[in-house]
Amino acid sequence: MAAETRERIVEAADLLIYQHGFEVTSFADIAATVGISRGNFYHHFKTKDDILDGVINRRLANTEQMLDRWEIAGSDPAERIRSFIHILIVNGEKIRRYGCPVGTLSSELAKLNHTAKSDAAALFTLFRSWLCRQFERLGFGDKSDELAMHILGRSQGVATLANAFDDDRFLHHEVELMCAWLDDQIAGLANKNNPDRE
Amino acid sequence: MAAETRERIVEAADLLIYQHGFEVTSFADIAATVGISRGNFYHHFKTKDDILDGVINRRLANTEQMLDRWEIAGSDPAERIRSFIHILIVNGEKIRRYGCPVGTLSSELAKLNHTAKSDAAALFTLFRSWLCRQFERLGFGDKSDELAMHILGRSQGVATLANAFDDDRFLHHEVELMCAWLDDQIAGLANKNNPDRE
DNA sequence: GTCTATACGCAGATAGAC
DNA sequence: GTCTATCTGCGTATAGAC
Repeated sequence: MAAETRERIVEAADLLIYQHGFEVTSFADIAATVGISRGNFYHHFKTKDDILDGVINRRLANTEQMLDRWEIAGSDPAERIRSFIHILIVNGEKIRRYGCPVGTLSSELAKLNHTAKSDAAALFTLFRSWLCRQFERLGFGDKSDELAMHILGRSQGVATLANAFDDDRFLHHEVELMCAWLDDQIAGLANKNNPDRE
Repeated sequence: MAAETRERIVEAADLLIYQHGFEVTSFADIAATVGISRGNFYHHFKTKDDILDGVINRRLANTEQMLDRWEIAGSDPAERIRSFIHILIVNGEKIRRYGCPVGTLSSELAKLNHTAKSDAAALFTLFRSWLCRQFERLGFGDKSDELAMHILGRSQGVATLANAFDDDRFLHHEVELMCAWLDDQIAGLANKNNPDRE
């Protein structure tokens, strides 16, 4: 039961922090969502920062699970990368409302000069390393990390603008562009390895 | 003198909001920076939201001035667009610390469900329209707005990741990619209008 | 483990002297 | 116009009963 309440707190905090930001989310907000008293909180977490820690760890675990699923579901690296690109559409509604959970948390913690900023960056690193691995398998070698960062950045920009303008068409169009970019990269690589045509 | 103090308040608030966020920045912080008492505040602004209004208007005016300068300094539209791309480098240090002032404010206000969110989006629109105009002059016609949004999004993504990873090399590399993308777009357009070579 | 009661500080905001 | 003093509410955090 103890662990269960703890889980419910972290889950509620995760959602509230995503929707409204870390600083703005208060114990009272979380308590009201979970349905417990504020006092009860401190039996599970010493400080607010502890809750943030719990939330980030939860996100890390969930992200790893998602990447594992993509790893299994995708028949080849290119398809797996397309899985990544398409979360922009899958989570489109939330993104248009609240932005990307990773990017917005990272930005807020940077401004707060919060010690957990590096933990939030670890969330990005999870995606980055996974993407890098996919590009390596496609044969991009040393360029793989650059390509991973490129597509990670593209998706961040799309999320920010889709949120600012609440623009679904833009989001879809940019997803198409990112997929086209991926195809171009792969075609360019094939040309390089087998240059019978200029 | 009255107007002068008001200006100093808005200027200080602008910087503090950029560095630490809107919600976190308190009257006490701003007052301490400007060197006035908290009480004096309310002679110039009725509420905290009024200060935010002042800050956004200040940013709008400053941005317009910057775009005008680029308009004059750039000899052709492509060079002007490159001026836009290069703010990522010019403001690189600040961006790595605090992110993009426009994107991070917009994201925060979205999460706060703040009425001024649309005003912050107007800052994006300023860049968007200006970029769109440059692409139109280059002859991109109906595609101009899409291209403007694309490059605006790219720069947002670069800012977010450069901030998250505090990575200057990534920032520079992506600026090069954006410039190369621009050249490709222009070359593609020329090819389309004059297809003597496939 | 969960609750109520409470401490303490700082937030935004107001009143009124100078 | 600028100040000090003060109000009120909410934030995190603690103490201790059940």
